[in-house]
Amino acid sequence: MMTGDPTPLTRLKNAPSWLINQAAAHSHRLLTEGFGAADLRSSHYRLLAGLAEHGPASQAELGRRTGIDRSDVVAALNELAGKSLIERAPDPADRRRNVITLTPEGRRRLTELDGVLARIQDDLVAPLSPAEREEFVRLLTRVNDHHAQARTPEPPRAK
Amino acid sequence: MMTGDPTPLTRLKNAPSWLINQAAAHSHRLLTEGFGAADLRSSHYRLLAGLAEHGPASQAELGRRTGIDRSDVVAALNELAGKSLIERAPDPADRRRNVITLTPEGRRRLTELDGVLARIQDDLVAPLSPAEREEFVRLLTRVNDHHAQARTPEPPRAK
DNA sequence: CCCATATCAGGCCGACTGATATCT
DNA sequence: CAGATATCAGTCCGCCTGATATGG
Repeated sequence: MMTGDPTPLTRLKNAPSWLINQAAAHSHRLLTEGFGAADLRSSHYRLLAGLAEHGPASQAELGRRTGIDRSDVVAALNELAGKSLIERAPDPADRRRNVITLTPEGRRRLTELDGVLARIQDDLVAPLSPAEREEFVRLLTRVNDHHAQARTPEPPRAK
Repeated sequence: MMTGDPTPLTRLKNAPSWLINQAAAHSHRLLTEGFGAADLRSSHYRLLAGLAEHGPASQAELGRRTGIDRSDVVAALNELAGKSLIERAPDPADRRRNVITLTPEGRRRLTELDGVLARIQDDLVAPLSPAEREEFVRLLTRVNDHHAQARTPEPPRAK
């Protein structure tokens, strides 16, 4: 049970790790509420967006595009298929694969969700001026790139 | 199973919610590794810090200080007690309570962990200049305060 | 009686791992 | 045979709820 809002711990109140985590919690709440109102979750949005942006794909490929774990992709796609937002069809060229395609309804739905997401972003950084929002994004990007790179020593050289 | 590092999704790559979440993931990894090397987790650190900064307390109070759920406080304190970093004693003045106290060993350990945390922060914002780090903290704080406040309409007026 | 406290049991979510079975 | 792929089963963590027992 939550207690309201925590922690005037002086050791933490200016620690980036703590602040980022708090921000992530707020962000997560906004995403859950926002997409929840559309009876979906943000991972569904990412999958739909991945399909829209790079075309039909296998489930594995889709997981890579969206950073969603292969195990979780299965379940999320089941849900999306249940809502007729995507279609799964065996790949005639490679029968191991399911090729996932966005349905027209899925594409329509994605457009709605783009709006939902935009509103969430606005809400999230509401207290920042436009210039500050840019700076915020810039700083976050730099931090993330640093660690992403640190975690990917040698990309396996071509495909 | 992770796939490396994801998502050149153009819809997301500049979305604060996404960037914050990525940053939180990196942060979480650093915290887990850092405190893991000391055979603890960051919640243990928060509990120890809460005790050091505001003195002995009941478990409920400690949960409030640190933003850790009351259910999880119990388990974490069990672990800390197992390592003799804290002591639980029934409060003679109020027998519902356990008063939690930092042991000398706990206090010593906390000092070590302060160092661990400092190194983690440094690592986390490594790519930012000192001025940028300040700005980063400032922006995060502003965002967090905004949402924390939005979530706490009326503090219950005195105690 | 009402409230706070401590605890237990457990749900839910997101991130993840390992083991298969199937196909190229 | 060595892959990649799709799926299932299941772990772990953090965050949370509800119920209960006890005491103020």
